[in-house]
Order: sequence, then C-alpha cells, then structure tokens
Amino acid sequence: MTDDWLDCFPQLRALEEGSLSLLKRSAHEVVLPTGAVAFASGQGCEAFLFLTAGTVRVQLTGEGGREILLYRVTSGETCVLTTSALLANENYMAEGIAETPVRAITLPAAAFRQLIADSAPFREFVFSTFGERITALVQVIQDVAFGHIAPRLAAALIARSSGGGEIELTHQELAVELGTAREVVSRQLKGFEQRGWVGLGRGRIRIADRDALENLARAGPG
Amino acid sequence: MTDDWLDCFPQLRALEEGSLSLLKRSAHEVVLPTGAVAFASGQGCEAFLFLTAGTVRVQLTGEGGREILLYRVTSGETCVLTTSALLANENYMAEGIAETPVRAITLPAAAFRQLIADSAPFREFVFSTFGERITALVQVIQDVAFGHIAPRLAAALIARSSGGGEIELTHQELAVELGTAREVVSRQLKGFEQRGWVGLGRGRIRIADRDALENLARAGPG
DNA sequence: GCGATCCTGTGACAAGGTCACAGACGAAAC
DNA sequence: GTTTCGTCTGTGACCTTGTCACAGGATCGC
Repeated sequence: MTDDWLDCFPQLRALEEGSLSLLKRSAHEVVLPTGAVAFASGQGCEAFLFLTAGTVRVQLTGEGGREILLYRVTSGETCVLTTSALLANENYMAEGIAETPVRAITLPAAAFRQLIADSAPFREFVFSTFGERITALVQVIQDVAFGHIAPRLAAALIARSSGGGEIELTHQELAVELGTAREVVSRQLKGFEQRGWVGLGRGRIRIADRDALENLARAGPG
Repeated sequence: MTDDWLDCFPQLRALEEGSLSLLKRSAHEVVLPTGAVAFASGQGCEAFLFLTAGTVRVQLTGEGGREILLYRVTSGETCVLTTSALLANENYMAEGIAETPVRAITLPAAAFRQLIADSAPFREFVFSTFGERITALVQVIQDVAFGHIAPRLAAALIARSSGGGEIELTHQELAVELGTAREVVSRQLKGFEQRGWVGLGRGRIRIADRDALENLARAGPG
C-alpha cells in the first residue's frame, strides 16, 4: 500500500529506519461507512488505529439503552481507549461509531507492542496526547456528576453551530452528546424556544439568540 | 537525603546513570498529616509525586459542595492527574487529599520534563499505569451516568469491608465515594437496615448479610 | 454537667430519567 | 396527489435522586 497516510502523522517521520519499516509493512487501510461500528464494548482490541479521514464518536451505553459521548477522534488523531486497551491487554470499555465516512490505518497489536518497546519516537507520538484526553474525560465526569442539563445543552448547541446559526441534529443525537434522555432534551429545547432563543424544526435547530445561550452555558442552572 | 524511597519504585533502578543521578538530587521528601490537601483544583502543578507511604484520595468538587472520588493513590504509585497536568502544562482539575498520614517524594516540573525527554526507562515507568487509570476513569463515568445508587452503595460497602464485617465510615464519606448526597446514603442505608442487611451505628456500619449486598451490587436496581 | 461539634433522620420540594403513547412530518411508493 | 411508513417530536404520569431546612442524638473537651 502507499505511504500517503503518513502525511497525516508527521511525527511518525521521525521513527528509526527499522521501526518505520515495521510500521509501514504492518499497516493496513480500512474504510468505514457512516454509522459503522469501529469497535464495540467488551470486544477484544486487536489493532491500533490511526484516523486519516472522517470522525469516530466514542461513547458508552447503559443498560436502558441510554448513551453518552466520551470524545471524538478525527483525522490525524488516535484513540486513547484503543491505546489503553492494548497496553493493559483489556477489552474495549466503550464503542466507536463512524460519524462520517472514515478512513483509518490499522496496526496489529503485536506490531504496536513491538514499536512501543523499540521506538522512543513512537512512544512519544502515542503518549503525547494522553494529557488532553484525560483532561477531557475528567471534564465529562464533572459535567455528568454535577452539571445541570440546561447549561450543558446550551453549550452543546453553541459548540455544534460553529459558523452558521442552523444545526442539523435530532433531539436524540443531542441527548447522546449530554448523556441524558431524548425527552429531557425535547422539554429543554421547548423551553428555549418559548424564550425565543432557538427555532425548532424536524431534525434541525436554528440559533435565534446566541448571546442568551452563551450566557446560560456559562452561568449555570439560572 | 537518603535513597530509601527508591525501594518503593523498583523500576526506577533501571534508569541510566545520569538520569538516576538527576532524579536523586532533584527529589525532596514531603510529609502530610491526615486531611491535608496535596493539591487543589485550579492550582498549577509544580512537581511530580511518588507516594512512599499512605493514601491520597483524588476527587472532584461541584458548586454545591458535592464531591466525587476519582481514584486513590497509594504507596508505590503515582498520580495520573499530576502526570497529565505536567505533560499538558495545565492546572490540576481535581483535588488530592491525604486519607492517612502520607509520605511522598516530589520531583520539580523541570526535572520531570528533563527525565521524560531523556530517559526511556523513566517514560516506561510513568506511562505503564496509564491504561489502568483510564479504565478506572471510564468506569466512573459509566457508574455516574447510568448506575443506580443502591447497587453502587452495596458495592462500596463490600469493597471497604475487606475481611471484617465492620466498617468505620460516615454516611458523608460514603456519599463522596459515590458522588451523591449524604441524605441519599442515609436513606438507602436505612432501607438496607430494615431488610436486615446491615447494622448501623454512629460512624460505623456492620455487614449483616454480605450475600444480599453482593447480590444487589451485581444485579442492578432490583 | 455543658456546650460545641459532628453525625444522622426526616419531610417537602425540584430536577431529571422512565414509560407509554399520540401526533406530526417527510420521503418514497402508488 | 394521496397513501403509507418510518422517524422525529410532544406530553403526562410516575419514580429516583438531589436540595434545602431543620431536628435531634452522640461524642468530646472542658
């Protein structure tokens, strides 16, 4: 296969000759359509992943079918849960779902472990983003344990509306983002609409008063 | 100072001569009494920590004063949030509290970064426990987002009662363990008592029917 | 004994999650 | 254009959990 994908991961160019060669000949490309399951909870982890295009959503699912987003992996990134599962030789604790069509490079577990053992630049590459990911996970705990729904929903609306004032999302999708139930999102959005902050349509939300939402997102339950 | 503390961290004996020497001459011992704050949320992170005796509880605090335990650090371990804060050059996102008298070795940020850059064995040491910690953090999210209080409380009682059937904990301390409110723990425990599963006293709980608790912990809300 | 302080119990209420449906909308089929 | 069907949204009733405000009890130091 070609080595074009390495352009997404410039740090890997710094690998020693032998390690780079192992990396190149062990890597295989996979392509996933939107909605495909990249990995599932409880499943053993057989390969490290380098995303070269698209977005994967990593989320937990509870018994009742409720879901919560942990983080997203986009082009040029790797998945911390995959790393963690490979290092500790454990199963995945969450599931990864392609939010868009995805292209990724897989590196079999054996080659991954070999590279981790042999190559300092590879270790550096793998561990360099750990700090941010841990910060993100702790933030999720903070939100779920102590946060109120209204400001979190307002924050999610703003985050997903970068640029345009029109968002293409269902209430269910927002519920997953927040780890709550669809009905709760519906009720909150209805409240926002009554206050003139948003306009609602099937599968889309129009931001009508961005300032009010930003205010709520900062201020707390208000 | 003496190098006795290295006995708690045998992996560090594998450091290169120069790195080991830097480590030894940069390290300083600190002693904390029970209840002391090892680090606080929002505070900048100035040193890496090696625990040589005692236990530090790492927890988040919400606006209402509610708290939730993230994990514990005990003798022979290091704190993943400290590592993460040093690597990403961010502030602490949580607080660390000495649960017992604690002895720890501090390594200033500059020396830590130097060692991470120079020494493969040191990197190995620091990153070897990342996998387990991430697993633990995701488990906390799972519990808080989807878990019911009763089974989680039952699980906490069993976990803290290893061996004897008598636990020395207040309802408030159990509430922090679960990330809930003290009143909720009181009510649940009262329910357990009425079913004959525990005996309650001021600051202590006697396990009367361990099987019933284990059953509840496994089974879910039942 | 006598406060002071910590721990526990309780009731009333608010917020959020669950369940069970009822419409409402939009796309595709006819 | 109308029908049909699947998806999305709205709503009410009810349950669990979190919050608030207090009332007692226990324990300890003095």
